[in-house]
Amino acid sequence: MAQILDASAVVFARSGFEKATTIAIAAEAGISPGSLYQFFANKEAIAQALADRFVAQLRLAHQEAFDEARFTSLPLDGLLDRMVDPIVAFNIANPGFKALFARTDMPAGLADAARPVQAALLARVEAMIAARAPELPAGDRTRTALVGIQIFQAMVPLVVAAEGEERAAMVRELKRALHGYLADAIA
Amino acid sequence: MAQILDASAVVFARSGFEKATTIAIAAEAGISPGSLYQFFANKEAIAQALADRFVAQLRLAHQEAFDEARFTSLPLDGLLDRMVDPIVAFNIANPGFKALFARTDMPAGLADAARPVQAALLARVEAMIAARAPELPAGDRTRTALVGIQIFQAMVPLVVAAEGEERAAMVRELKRALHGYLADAIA
Amino acid sequence: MAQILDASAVVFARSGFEKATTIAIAAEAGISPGSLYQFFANKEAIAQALADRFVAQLRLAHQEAFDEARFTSLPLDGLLDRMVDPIVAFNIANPGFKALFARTDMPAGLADAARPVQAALLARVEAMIAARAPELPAGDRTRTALVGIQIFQAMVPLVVAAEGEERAAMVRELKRALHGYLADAIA
Amino acid sequence: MAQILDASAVVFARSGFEKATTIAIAAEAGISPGSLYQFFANKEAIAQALADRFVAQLRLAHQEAFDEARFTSLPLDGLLDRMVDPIVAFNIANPGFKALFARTDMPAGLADAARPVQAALLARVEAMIAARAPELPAGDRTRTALVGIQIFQAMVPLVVAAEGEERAAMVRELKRALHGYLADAIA
DNA sequence: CATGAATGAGGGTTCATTCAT
DNA sequence: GATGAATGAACCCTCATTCAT
Repeated sequence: MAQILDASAVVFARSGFEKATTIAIAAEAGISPGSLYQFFANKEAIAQALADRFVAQLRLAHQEAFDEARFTSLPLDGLLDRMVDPIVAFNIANPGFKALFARTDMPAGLADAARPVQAALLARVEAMIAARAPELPAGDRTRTALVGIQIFQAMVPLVVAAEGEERAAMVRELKRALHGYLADAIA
Repeated sequence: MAQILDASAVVFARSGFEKATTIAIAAEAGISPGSLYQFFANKEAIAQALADRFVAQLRLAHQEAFDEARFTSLPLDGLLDRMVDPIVAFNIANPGFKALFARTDMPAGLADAARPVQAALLARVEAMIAARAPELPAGDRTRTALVGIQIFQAMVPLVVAAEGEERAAMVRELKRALHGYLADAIA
Repeated sequence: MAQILDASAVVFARSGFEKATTIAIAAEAGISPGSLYQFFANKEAIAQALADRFVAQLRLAHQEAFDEARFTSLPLDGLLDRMVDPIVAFNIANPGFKALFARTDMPAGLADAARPVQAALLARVEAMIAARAPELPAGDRTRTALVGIQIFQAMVPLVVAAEGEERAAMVRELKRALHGYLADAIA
Repeated sequence: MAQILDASAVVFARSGFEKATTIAIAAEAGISPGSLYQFFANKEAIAQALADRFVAQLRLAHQEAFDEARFTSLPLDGLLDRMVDPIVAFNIANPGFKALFARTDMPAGLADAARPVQAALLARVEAMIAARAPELPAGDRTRTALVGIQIFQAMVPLVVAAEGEERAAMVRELKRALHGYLADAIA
C-alpha cells in the first residue's frame, strides 16, 4: 500500500529507522497497527519495500542523467549537473530516503534493503567512469565510484539541512568536491 | 570513570549507539548497571562523556598536525598528510569513535554530544583555511571547512572497513578527494 | 457448511485447537474469513459443530457394534472387537477427532463441544455394562463406563501414532487393557 | 526463583500452558512481568524449569515406591499401591503438574520439558516389569510400560476432579485397571 | 558507594472478529 | 451471500532506570 510507504517515509525521516515505531507509522498512515501486517511481514519489510520504491522512483528521476550517450560528449561539469541535480532534488523531495540510505551503520534489516539502491547507483557511476576513463583498471574504477558516491551521500544531509541560498551554495560545493576528486582520479 | 567510558566505546563500536544496552556496557566494564548511574545520568550522558574524552584524546593526537606555523609553510599535500593520517589512525584505534560520530542521522542525545568534537575540528580546519586563503570571506571559509570535514567523515567507514593494501588505497583516495576539493576551493 | 467443517478438521488436526487460526481454516476451506462467521458465531462454535458431526458420523460407524442384541450374546472379547475396532478406524481416518477430544485439559469452549460426544459414548457403554452386569448399582456402572472410555481415549494417540505392526500391537494392548479392567469390574 | 515456579504452576493449572500469560504468572508471583525474564528466558523456559522441579520432587515422593528390592517380593496389589498412591497424591497436591504433563498434544516448547519426566517414569516402570516378567522381550516390555503409564495419566484428571469418597473410588478403579492390564500382560 | 533485582512502559506482532463494499 | 481489509486488544518480551539492601 502506497499510503503505508508514504507514512513510513515520513516517520523514518522524522525518527530514523530504529526509533520509528509501527504504531507511529500506522497512525501516520491513518490505519491501525494490525493493518500494517496485512501488507508487510514486519517493520523490516516496510523498509525494504520503501527502499524498492525509492529505487524505482530514483531510476525514473535519474533516467535522463544517465543517458549513456552523453557520458563522453559532455564536459565533466555538465555531466555532474545532470547526475547530481536530480538526486539532490529527490533527496529534498523525499526526506525518508536519507533516513534509510545515508547512514554509515546499517542495522541488519536495512543493509539488505539498501544494497539494491547502492548497487544500482554504483553500476551507473562505474559505467560513467568506464566511458570517460576506459584505461582505468576495474578495481580502481570501482573504488573511484564508491568514493564518489560516498562523498555525495555525505553531502546530502548538509544540502538538505540548508535552505535557500545556503542550499544552493552547498550544492555548488558538492559539485566542486566531486569535480575535484573525479577530475584528478579519472585523468 | 575511565573504565566505563572504555567499556561504552567497545559496546558502541560493537552494537551502535541505539542497540547498545546499559547492561552490556556495565558488564563490559565489570560493574553493575546501577553503578553506571552513579557517574552518568543516563545513556546519553555516557555518550556525551565519551565524546568529550574523544575530543581531548584527538586534540593530543592531532596536536602536531595543527602546529599553525606549518599551515602556510607546507604544500597542501604535506599538510593533508599531517591532518589526515593521525585522525585515520585514531579512528582505526578507536572503533567506538566512528560509531558515535560518523553518522548522518544523529539521535537527539548524540547530536549534542557530537557538537564539541565537530566544533573543535571545525575550528582547526577553519584556522588552516584562513591561513592559506586569508582573503576568503568567513562564510565561505566555514562552509569549506564543513564540507572538508564531511568528506573526511564519510570516508572513515570506507577506510576502516578496508584492510591492508586496500585500506592504504582508500586513504590515498581520501587525500585525493580532499586535495581536489580544497585546491579548488581555496585557490 | 460441510466444507468448513472438513477444513477445520484438517486444521485442528494439523495445529491443535488453540493454535488453529480462523484464517487458516478459511483458507483450507477455500473461502474468506468473513464467510466463516456467516455460518458459525466464533471459533468455538466451529469446534462445537465439528464435534456434533463427529458424533453423528461416529454413531453411524459404530451402529452395528452397538446392536444391543449382542450385548449379552457375545463373549467380552468379541464385544470389545466390535466396539473398539470401528472407533480406532474412525480415529485413524479422522485425525481432527483426536485433536478435539483426546485431551485431558479442555479449554472452556471445547469442554462444551466435547460433552455430547462423551455423553453419547457414555450412554452406549453404560447400556452395554447394564446388559452384562444388571446387578451393578447405577453409580458404579457410570463410573466403570467413564473409566473404560478414559482408558480408550488415552490409548488413541498411542495407536494413531504407531504404524503397521506396532499399531496392531497397540490395538491388542488396548483391548487387553479394556478386557482386564472390564472383566474385573463387571464380574 | 521458587516463587515464580509456584506461581506458574498455579497459572498453568488454572489456564493451561498456552492460555497462561506471563502477566498472569507475574501477578500471581507478586512481581512485574519484566522480572520473570531475569530468571527465565521465556515462557517456555519457565515450563521447562517447572518440569525439572516436578521431576525432582516426584523422584523424592516416589523414591520408596521404587525400592527395587520390593519389585518381586510384593504381590501386584501391594506394588500398585506403592506406585500409584504417591503419584496420585502428588498430582492432587500439584495441580500444575497435570497441566504440563497429562496432555496428548504437546506444544513444541513443552515436549522437550515433558520428555525427562516421561523418560524417568518409563524407566522405573520398565524396571519393575523386567523384575516381574524377566522373560518378556524388551519391545513388549517397553510397550507394556508405555500403556500402563498412559492409562495412569488418563485417569489422573478423573481422580483429581473427583472429591471425597468419589475420588477414593476413582483411585480404586485406577488400580483395578492397572491390575487388570498388568496381570494379563505380565503373566 | 556498589549492587543487581525489580520495575513498567512500550516495542513488535498476532489473530478472532467485524463491516463496508 | 461473500469478501477481505481493517480493527484493536492482548500477547510476549526488552531495557533504561531505580532503590532497598
